[in-house]
Amino acid sequence: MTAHDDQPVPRETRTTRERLIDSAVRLFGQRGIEGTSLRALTEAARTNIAAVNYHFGSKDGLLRAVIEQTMQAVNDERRRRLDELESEPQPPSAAALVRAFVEPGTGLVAEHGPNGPDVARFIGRMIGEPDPKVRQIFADQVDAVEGRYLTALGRALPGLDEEGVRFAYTSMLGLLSLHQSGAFATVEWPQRQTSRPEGDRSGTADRERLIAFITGGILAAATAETATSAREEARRASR
Amino acid sequence: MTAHDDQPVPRETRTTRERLIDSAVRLFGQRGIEGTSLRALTEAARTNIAAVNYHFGSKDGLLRAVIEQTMQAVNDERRRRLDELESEPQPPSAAALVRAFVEPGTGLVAEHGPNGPDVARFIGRMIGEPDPKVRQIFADQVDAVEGRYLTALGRALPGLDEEGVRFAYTSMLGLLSLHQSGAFATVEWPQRQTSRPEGDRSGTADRERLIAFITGGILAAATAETATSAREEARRASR
DNA sequence: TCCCGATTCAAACAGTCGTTTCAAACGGTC
DNA sequence: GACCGTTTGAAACGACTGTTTGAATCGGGA
Repeated sequence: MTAHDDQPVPRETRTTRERLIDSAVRLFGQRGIEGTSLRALTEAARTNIAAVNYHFGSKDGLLRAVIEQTMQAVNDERRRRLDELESEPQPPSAAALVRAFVEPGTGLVAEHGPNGPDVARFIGRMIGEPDPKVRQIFADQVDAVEGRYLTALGRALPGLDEEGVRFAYTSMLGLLSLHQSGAFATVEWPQRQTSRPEGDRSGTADRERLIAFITGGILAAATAETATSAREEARRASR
Repeated sequence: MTAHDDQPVPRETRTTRERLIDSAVRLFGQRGIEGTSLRALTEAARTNIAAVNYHFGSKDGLLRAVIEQTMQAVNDERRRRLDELESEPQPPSAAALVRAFVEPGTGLVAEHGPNGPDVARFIGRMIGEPDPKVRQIFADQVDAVEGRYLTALGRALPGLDEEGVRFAYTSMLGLLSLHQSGAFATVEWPQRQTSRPEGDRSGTADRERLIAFITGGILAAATAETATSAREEARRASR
């Protein structure tokens, strides 16, 4: 259209490699990994099938790159939050730990701009992935921070054995994943309107509701646990 | 071993159709639907590929039969529990509703005997399924009871708008699914020892912990919600 | 202009998928 | 024993999958 200047419309600012990762995040999140063919993916990225093998070696290589890129920011932020909490005199509460875990996840939507929801859904989707190979790639990225959260949670919830702590952490991770993947939207599931018309309604209210739910659940499970074990102990002592 | 009578060893008591459904439950739950080929499935059922098309028409037909068979018992039991709760004078509490929803799910393990864990994991897996076709089949089976639970939950949690109720229900369903699918078992995910050596430890303690978590989460989210809206209302009124 | 590495492209490869086909085997009934 | 509909079996079909190949294209230095 415009005839003389050099960049009237973005022209093609992102490289092929970046476009591939973008399309992979979106399509993997929408249709799953197995459900996304390289042909559909490369077509969406306006390039050729061979570009995947040239830039990433294989479909798995592309997946690994996507996971690493999307998870690094979350992991870094979670580590930073943990450092911050642990630098204070008293050990962090369960509520503070939940917040420090959830907010970096939900923050993805804000960070990644227009396709933030796609990124969030992609990560949410990874967690339920059946394929052990994918699980391994994903676990490699998460394990480091996971250990720190488990010990911190165990310290914040005394009277809860290791399995109980793991249950709490697992539920937190699962609920965050559920929230991010946008699952259960009853009917109009695969594609949803990305634009949220009303202010920060999604960014704040939904997140706070999620944090409140997780925190309340963890505390309730912890007190129920200790109550049960106390009752059993009393029963043992009474005979 | 025994030589004279008519049924010493099961001989081959289950029909081909039943063996196909059994294998489908197990393999779909372990590797996902897309990840399970008809060849692997029919081999596990000690029959031929064509048997699937003969008995069920297609792989989707088999899936539909599996979902219907496994979900019917859960749905019936949930309906019965709801009838029971709604027959009482006062409306049921959120805690009672959670219990009436979760226990039929976890009860699957006990009902289906040896491969109970497989059935539970299969149902848990269905919920996170990306493929819209599968989601539709699954939704057809669940929608009926879902509506009743939503209205009952809304009545038990006044001051929570429809979206809040849906969030509570969704979280409950997701946590139950998470619990049943056995996901997040850190490392040894795809196959786990099915035998639980110590008494009813799994059957009771795990279930109670899950119910406590969900109930606590729902109540916490509800109170936080009303607190937030009350605060906003106060802010609106103050200027 | 020539050349070179980097990148893109169309085409073909081997393998697996779900489905179909048709003949063989089975189990009662006349 | 002959017949029947029902069920099983081996083999092939077409349509996909991820991967590989080799030639075409591009953008800068010599």
